[in-house]
Amino acid sequence: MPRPSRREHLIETAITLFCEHGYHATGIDRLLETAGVSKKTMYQHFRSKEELIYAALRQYDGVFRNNFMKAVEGAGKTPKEKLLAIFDVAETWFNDNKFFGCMFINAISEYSEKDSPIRDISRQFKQLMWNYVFDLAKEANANEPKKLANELCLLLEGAIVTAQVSQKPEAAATAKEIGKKLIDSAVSS
Amino acid sequence: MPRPSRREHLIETAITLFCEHGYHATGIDRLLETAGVSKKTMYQHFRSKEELIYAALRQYDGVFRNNFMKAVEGAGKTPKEKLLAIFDVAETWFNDNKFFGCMFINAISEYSEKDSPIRDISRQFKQLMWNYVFDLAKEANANEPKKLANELCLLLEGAIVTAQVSQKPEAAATAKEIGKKLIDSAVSS
DNA sequence: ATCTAAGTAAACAGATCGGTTTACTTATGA
DNA sequence: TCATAAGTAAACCGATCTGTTTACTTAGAT
Repeated sequence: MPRPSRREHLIETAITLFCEHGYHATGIDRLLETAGVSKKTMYQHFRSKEELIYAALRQYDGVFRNNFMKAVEGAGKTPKEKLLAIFDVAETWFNDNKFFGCMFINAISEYSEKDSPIRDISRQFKQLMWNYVFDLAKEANANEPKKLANELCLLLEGAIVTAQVSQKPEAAATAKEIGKKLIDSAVSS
Repeated sequence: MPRPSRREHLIETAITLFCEHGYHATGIDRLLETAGVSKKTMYQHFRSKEELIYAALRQYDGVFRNNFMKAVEGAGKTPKEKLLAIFDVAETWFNDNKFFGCMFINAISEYSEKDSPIRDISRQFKQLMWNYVFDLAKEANANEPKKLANELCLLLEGAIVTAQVSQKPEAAATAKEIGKKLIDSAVSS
């Protein structure tokens, strides 16, 4: 693995700190000290803190979805199994000791302005996740793939927040059980 | 209605601003200007900003749950109907133009330290909401009231976050439909 | 070898942060 | 009526915020 560029390294550090401590609470100085990068270097890679936030969210968007999809594909053979595997993948995510909820939900809770680019990126992420679930639902020949995707995504959000707030990773299993019923009744296997 | 005390007024203002803009992003100066209260007065009612946050969360905890329960009681006669009404009440909440998600979820996303009092208050709120749903589930003679409460609370969280992030208040209806199936199969009516 | 691009450390700037203090004003109850 | 409690406005404090600048150091390619 080649040594990451300053840019990549800053983004990685930003993701870590924004996830754990939030966006406003993470100061540039602290971030730079953690990354071991000088201020000047950062500001010639990013125009502002906001731009670094955008970059971090976009990077995390790509990496997270990629990892998530790979894990789901590896955990189930049929589309139906993959739909269910979503919740198993979620559970291992929740059990990571660096789990602090969904970075995008957290972002929106700090930036509520309706036209904020941060909001847009976060909504986009959720939309792309929904698209993935929708595709799986179609592959599984679900009666109403849109409806099933809505339902499973809502269950996933519920599990994420429950795991985050109430420190109960087993929320994933609760969601999975409900999901199984919905999948079974939507997919005549 | 008597004129509210400075303390109450500050807490009300704090709730409004913390909900919309978050905790770190809401500065004391801005809050005081909005409330029309001097700094000295605030600091002889609250030792610090953190204490004001605690007070705001505790106040909101009481008011929100009270309003929520009243709305649910008014929207359904039987315990079973009340369980379903949870999602109708949620939907009207989501459609409020001052809806910015759940204040406690948002709080935890900014204060992730495991022993933070802010975290404790937020978890407590979720626990009390769970207790209420659990009581309704018992009244409805559900097979496994604990399980049903877990499920319905998870659905509610999912609806809240979906409404917040994706700006879809209709997430409440999605959750309600799933909830109805779970209630029906748990309650032999 | 040397020029250049990219890095560092650190001082600096102006704004804002949470919080304290001072001096003055208002209300209220004995 | 007058003491007291509670309020305001505003100056002030040190720390921290985002962002800029200066002066110096490296690393690489020609």
